[in-house]
Amino acid sequence: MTPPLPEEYRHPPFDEDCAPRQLLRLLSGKWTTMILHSLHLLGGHARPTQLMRAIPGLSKKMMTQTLKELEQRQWVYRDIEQVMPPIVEYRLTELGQLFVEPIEMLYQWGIAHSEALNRAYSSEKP
Amino acid sequence: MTPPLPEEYRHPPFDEDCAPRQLLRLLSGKWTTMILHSLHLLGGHARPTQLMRAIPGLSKKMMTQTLKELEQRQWVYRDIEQVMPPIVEYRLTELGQLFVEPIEMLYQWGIAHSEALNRAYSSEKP
DNA sequence: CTGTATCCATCTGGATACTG
DNA sequence: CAGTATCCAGATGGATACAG
Repeated sequence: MTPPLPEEYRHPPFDEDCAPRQLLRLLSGKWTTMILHSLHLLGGHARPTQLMRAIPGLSKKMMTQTLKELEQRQWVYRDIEQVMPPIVEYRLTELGQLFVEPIEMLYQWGIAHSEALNRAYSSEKP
Repeated sequence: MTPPLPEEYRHPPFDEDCAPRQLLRLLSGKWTTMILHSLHLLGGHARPTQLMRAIPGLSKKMMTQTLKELEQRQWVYRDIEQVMPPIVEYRLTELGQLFVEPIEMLYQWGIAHSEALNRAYSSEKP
């Protein structure tokens, strides 16, 4: 009769590259989730100026940089009409829409627990 | 007959301090979610050495620092027995258990979509 | 309107050595 | 075993000015 494994060994340790860690990395940018969430709310597509207006505090630089990353991941598609001035629109891809799922879960939880969050927030500030 | 508001104005903008943003800030540390998730898996309490073994890559410094933050937020309670060497145990508080919820949601989503995450990961590395 | 290029302050977190 | 103190490199991101 072997004794049961210590509790801590019943679950595999967190591999450096395990799925949850990857997810956290992918969502870790300061503006990543907000941009994706906004695109989602705006029907899956938006123009840069629209995003700037929708997300207070977002700078042009960080928006461009974040969107470029998302484009490389193929989470968004950049639709450009080469006129002057150019007309650009960013669209969530199918892959992007997939990763919007966990983001929306987070946002909804946050809204549902805004009271606890506000308490946490006020005691953090000082 | 007033025309409908443009899509982007149907939803309130993201206030700097809106609940979802606060949640993201609270979970943003590199090790925060992993430590909370581990505490949860380990039954809500663990000793420092246990956590170090459970989370590859975590340094003593970052563990201590993160746990101290969590203690200040009252997400964990530090139980210390003043002997030599000291016996310390960290326990999730009720508040901490509340915030474990969204973390577990994220982790579960990550595990369920590990295939997509691995694809995303391999194309990021280069 | 959209995107680029610099410059620069700050934050993050890892390595190491040391104390009780 | 648990925690602290330094030091330091690299990432992060904001401000500003410029270009197509």
